Amino acid sequence: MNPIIQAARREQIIEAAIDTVAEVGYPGTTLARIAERAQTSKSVISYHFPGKDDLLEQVVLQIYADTWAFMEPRVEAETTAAGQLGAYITAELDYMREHRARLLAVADIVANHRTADGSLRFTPDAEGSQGAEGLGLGVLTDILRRGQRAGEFRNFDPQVLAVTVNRALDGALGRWVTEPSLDLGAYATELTTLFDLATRKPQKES
Amino acid sequence: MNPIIQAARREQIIEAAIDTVAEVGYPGTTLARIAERAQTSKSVISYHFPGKDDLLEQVVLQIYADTWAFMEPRVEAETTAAGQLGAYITAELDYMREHRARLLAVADIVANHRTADGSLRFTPDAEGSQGAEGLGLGVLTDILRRGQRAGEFRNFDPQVLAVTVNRALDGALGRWVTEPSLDLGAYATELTTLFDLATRKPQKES
DNA sequence: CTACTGTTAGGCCGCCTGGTCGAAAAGTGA
DNA sequence: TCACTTTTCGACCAGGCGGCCTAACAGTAG
Repeated sequence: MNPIIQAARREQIIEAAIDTVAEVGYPGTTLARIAERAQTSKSVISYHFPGKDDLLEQVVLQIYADTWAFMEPRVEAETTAAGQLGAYITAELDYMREHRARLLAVADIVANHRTADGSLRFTPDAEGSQGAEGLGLGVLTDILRRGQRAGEFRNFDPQVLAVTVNRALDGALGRWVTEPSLDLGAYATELTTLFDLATRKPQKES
Repeated sequence: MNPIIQAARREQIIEAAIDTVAEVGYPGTTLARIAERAQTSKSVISYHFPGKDDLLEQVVLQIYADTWAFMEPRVEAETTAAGQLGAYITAELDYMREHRARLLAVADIVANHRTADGSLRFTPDAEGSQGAEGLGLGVLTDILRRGQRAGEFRNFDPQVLAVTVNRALDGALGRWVTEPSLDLGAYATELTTLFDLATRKPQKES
């Protein structure tokens, strides 16, 4: 009945689930471990969530929303498509620096979570990002398409490039995990110039 | 005693493991399912392999070796670093077209397989690719470094670019899975020009 | 045929999984 | 204080897991 306690508990459990996935990986994530980290019992999780699958889905949706809430103003602040692309890359890496476990968890869940019939529940490499707007491929593809229409960008396949940018950011996360001393700021400028060169229209007639 | 039967059985089991991982994912891969697909019993797997972990490790090592055996001559045939980079991308996508399950399985295992202490057993995003030479980041990094030394490439971080190329190829696989009609040949040329533009030295003094 | 070795099958084990249940606890309003 | 609802707890369940064991099988050499 008390919605405040409800929300707080759910938040606590979600946070525990994030840390668990980030630490032991998707296959090692069990209700018992999540409960232990949240300092409760499995039953509490079962009381607040219909099941493990739903919990992990909530984790993904919340992280998507949080991440995009952080990134959106920085992307929207840019006027050019090239600026938006750079802002997208830098913003995600900035968010990553402060929320390593979140992005680690979301990547792990998205890559592994499946429905009962065996197909992946989240397939972010397709056109429509279901559910959580932003942070799917949709936003990125839109930026790229807009840049092409505006004549800023050369003629590439926007979906290929969107997937590649997303994977590049995942790669940064992966390397950061195995090499914690990695300079994410430098990584951001590396990727920004990389994709700037890859998208920019070759200088010809004005 | 009979090494032919031994090798054949091992091969058969490894193949069944590949298909299983590719179909149901790493968390859904069990000895029972692998045995079922190989039309044997779990005991046979236990007889020929020390355990599930070792089996999956063999899967990764063999696929690494096979893939690189396919790619190496095509990469070595090129003389310029840019040519080698393009050949690397195209060759892996060509291999992918004929061996979808293999690359799917290796990606899944590498991303999820952990040692007893909880750390990832394969961490291909680091400098040294342990065990299997080729197909790690090492070869790619070498190509990029050589291109820089030869003056073909601009001054980027070779490791960042190597990780990005590898992830880009993973992204192609991911999209191909959700969209089987995807034209991998077109994807190859997209990625080749993308990374050509990203690595090429800007034209200035000769 | 016998004796032996390498291989297979299926039942079995302890363990852990996600999830449920009834009862106890904590909170709430009169 | 009381009655009532919401929340927590630990025990418990059926099922699946990786792995093991024993007995039977197939070859082969003598």
